[in-house]
Amino acid sequence: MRTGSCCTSLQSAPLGEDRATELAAVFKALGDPVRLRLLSMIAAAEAGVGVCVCELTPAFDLSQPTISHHLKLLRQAGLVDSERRGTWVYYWLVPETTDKLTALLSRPASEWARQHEEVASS
Amino acid sequence: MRTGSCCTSLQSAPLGEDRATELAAVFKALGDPVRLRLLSMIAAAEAGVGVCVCELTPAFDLSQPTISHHLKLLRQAGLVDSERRGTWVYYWLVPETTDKLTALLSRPASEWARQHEEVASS
DNA sequence: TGTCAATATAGAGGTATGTCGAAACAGGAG
DNA sequence: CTCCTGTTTCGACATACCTCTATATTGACA
Repeated sequence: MRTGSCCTSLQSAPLGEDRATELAAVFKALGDPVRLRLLSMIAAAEAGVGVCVCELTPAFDLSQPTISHHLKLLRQAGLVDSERRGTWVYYWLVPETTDKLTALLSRPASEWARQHEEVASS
Repeated sequence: MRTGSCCTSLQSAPLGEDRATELAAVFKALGDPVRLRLLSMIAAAEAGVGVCVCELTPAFDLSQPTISHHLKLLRQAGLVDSERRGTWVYYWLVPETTDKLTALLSRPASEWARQHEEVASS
């Protein structure tokens, strides 16, 4: 059984400096409760439709510029993208980015099974 | 086809404040290139064996206390655990924690397929 | 017991981050 | 054209974070 795709999965590689920096930037964007909630609200929308900022802002006890700032960080991290439609701005998920993280964090099935053996026998 | 486990997946929930805070803390721990590399080195070891700190420290151009500090943060985030064996301290991965993140970031297969349709048709 | 090697903790300094209010920008409506 | 609403940008402040040096702790060994 293969261990996964070409260039990912945590334990298959020592994870070079450059790639680590790149991935850490994305994780850093997720490392804030407000941004995580924003992302979940955006991800919960129909794919490709997008969520209006005017729906996101009132869900928090934060000023509107603060929400805008967090959305900007999510966009810079490549986790979401946005577009202006008339008066409002809509945000939607970029699943390719979350997929990269999933690929990194997921263990190959063989490793996963082995780990469960180890845990069970301890 | 089921959509996954009981309480996770980004788009299925608005992701309550408490859970967001909890998960954000783990992502924050991953939001540093040094810690990501440390985690990958630890994860690359045989499951249950653990990696000696004495192997991790020389891989970086950082002082020994700095590496120790990062390892502490990884441990506090629940990503790794450690144990002293004689003179040395060994760290190993806690796969349950990375699994939680994977579950959060992974979309249910049905959503995933729908997203690919959307992308393909745009 | 005393010494040495491996890690961890404490404290400090510089930088980044989260938040705000004020102001700028963009579109729609009168 | 002018006003109004939704959104972003700017400047500032408090706090958190990364890194260091110095020191403490832990265990092995003579």
